[in-house]
Amino acid sequence: MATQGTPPPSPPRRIAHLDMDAFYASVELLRYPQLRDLPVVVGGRRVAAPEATGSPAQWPLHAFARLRHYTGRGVVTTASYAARAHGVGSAMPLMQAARLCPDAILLPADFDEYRRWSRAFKAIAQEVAPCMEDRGIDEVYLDFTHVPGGQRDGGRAMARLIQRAIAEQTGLSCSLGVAPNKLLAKMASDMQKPGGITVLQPHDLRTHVWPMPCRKVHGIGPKASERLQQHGIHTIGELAAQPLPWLRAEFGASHGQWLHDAAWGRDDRPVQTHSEPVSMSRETTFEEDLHPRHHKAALGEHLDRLCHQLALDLQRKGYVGKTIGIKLRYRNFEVITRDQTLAQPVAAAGAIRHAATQCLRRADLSRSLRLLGVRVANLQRPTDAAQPNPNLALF
DNA sequence: TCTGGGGTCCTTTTCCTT
DNA sequence: TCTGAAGGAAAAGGACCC
Repeated sequence: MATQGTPPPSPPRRIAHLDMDAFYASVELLRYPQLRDLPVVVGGRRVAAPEATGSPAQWPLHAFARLRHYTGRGVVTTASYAARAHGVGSAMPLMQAARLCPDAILLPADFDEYRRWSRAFKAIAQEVAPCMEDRGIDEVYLDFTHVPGGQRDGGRAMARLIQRAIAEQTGLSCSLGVAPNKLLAKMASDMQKPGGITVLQPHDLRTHVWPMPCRKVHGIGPKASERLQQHGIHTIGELAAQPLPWLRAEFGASHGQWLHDAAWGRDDRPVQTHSEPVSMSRETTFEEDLHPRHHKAALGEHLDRLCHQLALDLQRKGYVGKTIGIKLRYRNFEVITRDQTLAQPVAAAGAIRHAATQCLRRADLSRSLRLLGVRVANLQRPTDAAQPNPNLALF
């Protein structure tokens, strides 16, 4: 029956952001229960293997490598909360972390294992709230809006349900934020870590969001934060107080508008349940810097290996790509990229290497390199692609 | 003091064509 | 043949995220 009145009001959006707590380190603590409550740092490349045999869970503490013995390059991937108490944090150089907490246990990252646990916690969350957006290995957005019970207590009841299910079925801890949109949900999930649930309502903006530093906004990084501070803008509230025309003039129309919207908690992006990859890449930092002229063979081997890995990645995931690129990081950390778009998409290691070599010819090869990377972009499904070029298929 | 690897997205610059 | 404008695509760089 047609009604003459207004349609029934749609329920308020309840968007949740779920963030696993110290994900990699927590997975390692489940594998090695004897490390519980000890400072554990995940990272580094060639960590000495534990000098023990038998079931890893039975290894004595002394069998694990200590951070103080680490000598290579690299940064901390994740630190357990016990390690964070010593000031160790993600992205910190391992040598610096070693000074802060020399006795920390150092474990190599095992991404295959983390991906297994990642799939597990996502499946549990999705069973409760099917509308899920994958945001990387340790976080997701969920849309509770139309899930039965999703509106109860502002979304808190459903968040608690998911948090408890993940804890019971995996032993892992997570934090959730529920808000009217993704921007606020993301901020909310970070407010009470670890193990917290934070529900933000529109009227909480002034009291809970505006006092926070601008850097807490997802999308305001160190550079934007620094620029804002130069204008005396330190908190999200101070950002919200800036006139829109000034922001647009100062930061560009698009970015200025976005800063203004973000400060006012406005964000209407939907929870995206599907996405296609844009590019795939492989890169490696050398143990010691390599000079293109003096270490030609070694660089060639690195390039070969990267191209082969990339070809395997593409084939495993079922993609071909038209644009091939390289990335070089020089000793002074300067980064350059060169890329080339081919007539036909490719996925074979030989074809990637051929194009990458062409790109290398256009780069400055008179200086020592710290890192070499290879990238394939412009990805397509092979069925979408034009008929493969038989000449390229030979590689 | 030393700074990883895998991504996305945006802006600016360069190059090509008309 | 030269020149410049305009527009689009590709290339390059940079900020940001996990």
